[in-house]
Amino acid sequence: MYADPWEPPQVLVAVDLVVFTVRGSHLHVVLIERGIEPHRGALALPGGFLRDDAEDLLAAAYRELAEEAGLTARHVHLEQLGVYGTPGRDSRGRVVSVAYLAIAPRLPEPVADTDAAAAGWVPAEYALSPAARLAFDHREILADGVERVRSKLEHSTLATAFVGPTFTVSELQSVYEAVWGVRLDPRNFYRKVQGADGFIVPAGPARRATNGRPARLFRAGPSATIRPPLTRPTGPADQEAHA
Amino acid sequence: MYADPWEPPQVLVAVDLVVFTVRGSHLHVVLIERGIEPHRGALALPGGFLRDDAEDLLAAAYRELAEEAGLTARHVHLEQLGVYGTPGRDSRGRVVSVAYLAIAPRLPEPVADTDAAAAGWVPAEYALSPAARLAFDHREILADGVERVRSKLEHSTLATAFVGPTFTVSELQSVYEAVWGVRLDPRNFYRKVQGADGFIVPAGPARRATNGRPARLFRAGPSATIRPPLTRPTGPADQEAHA
DNA sequence: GTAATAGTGTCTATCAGACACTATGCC
DNA sequence: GGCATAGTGTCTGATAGACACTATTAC
Repeated sequence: MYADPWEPPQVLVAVDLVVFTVRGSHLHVVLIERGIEPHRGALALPGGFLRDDAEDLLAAAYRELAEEAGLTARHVHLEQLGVYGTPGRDSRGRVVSVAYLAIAPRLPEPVADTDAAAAGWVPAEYALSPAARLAFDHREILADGVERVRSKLEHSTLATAFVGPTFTVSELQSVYEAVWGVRLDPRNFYRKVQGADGFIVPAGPARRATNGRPARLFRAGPSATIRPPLTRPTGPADQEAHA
Repeated sequence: MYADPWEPPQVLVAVDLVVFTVRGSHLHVVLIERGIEPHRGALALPGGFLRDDAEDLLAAAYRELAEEAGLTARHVHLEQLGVYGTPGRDSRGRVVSVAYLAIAPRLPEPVADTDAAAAGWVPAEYALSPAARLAFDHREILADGVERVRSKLEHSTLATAFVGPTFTVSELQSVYEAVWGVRLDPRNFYRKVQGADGFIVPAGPARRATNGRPARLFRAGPSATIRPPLTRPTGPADQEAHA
């Protein structure tokens, strides 16, 4: 390995972000309208090239999160999603893009930046529809991100990244319902979540009465995984080959 | 995005492979002994730089699989594992490595190539131990690969990639036992696997009698996922933060 | 009081794990 | 027959989903 006499090719490395949140009862993703070519005017995931040779990939992701999506690192979950490096995916040359999955709590509104004509939360379902016309291969990246987050809700505690530092069980339930696109029984959800060891832990007494009885507050627990997993309601059995 | 006036930095892109198989009753990984600097003489994952600007990442992975691990694409499962791009991880400059996870059936013995002084199947447990002294950040990549394959055995049909085109239930069981490092009850495993829709389908009548009663042969079924999942025996609850 | 949401209890069909038992090969 | 592995049946405790019921707030 690494022994060939020729000089290996140099490529450009970009970082793209799939930033999710739950608004209302739907999963939303940050899209920007591209202000420059290529794909000027099309919708795209926020992202950009590595700033310099010394910048770490994760650091670049945090930087783009702030610059392009207007989100500070506070309380934003970031994890690597995958690499997209098909030749020809970017007309400017060989670009390998490292995609990151970001989960933001409900709160903030993203803001447009220098080269992004506009930035905003778009329903993921719409963003994946043909009507949205995403730039580059961003539709594929987004689809992978949606599948990742749906899957991780089953056996990890990722859902807590969608809510604030403290939250009620029904807030957590609305995350599952939005991401999975299903309705869940509140009573069974409550028991399930309570029974999963280390998923959520009590955080102070109840408050936040809106309509009915005030709900207890919880914080994310120490576990990263849920055992046994929370299974999403069974759709038709899938027939895909493994990728 | 993509709008800054400066020229973004060019980086080298490498592809590294975590190639697993099951031999005897243990998970093995292909390691080579590096024939050149840096890390000459150390053990490393097979891999190498992108050949040219037009080479697809997956194609490069298949090429390295053949060149460095001596495995042809026939029946080898390949999927992306992650990107490793920390500055300084390679002394030759900024190198971003795309790691691929490969699963090979039991059969072949890997062969050394040009720049690899030796290649061979090494027990994964030993390769992860401090005694093995892997080059670069390959220990971390390998650890991620092990965790990935352990996890995917639970809810995907990946285990069938470890065995030949046709296999017996007990062969499949030995894959689970080797990867998870546990013993499973053959009777319950049999029922579980049979009950998972689309996991395995009958392939011809029984044969292959070695000691006792000949076992039926099966092929991999159409499903990519197992519902309900095969849960690995519970160890102590994990306490990691999600990555 | 009514309305609305939070939280608990209970029932039932199903499932995971333990393990007895039968089946079918080799010697 | 003896031995070994393949495959089936059955029992039991736990669990998922359905849903009745109680608790606590706002009005």
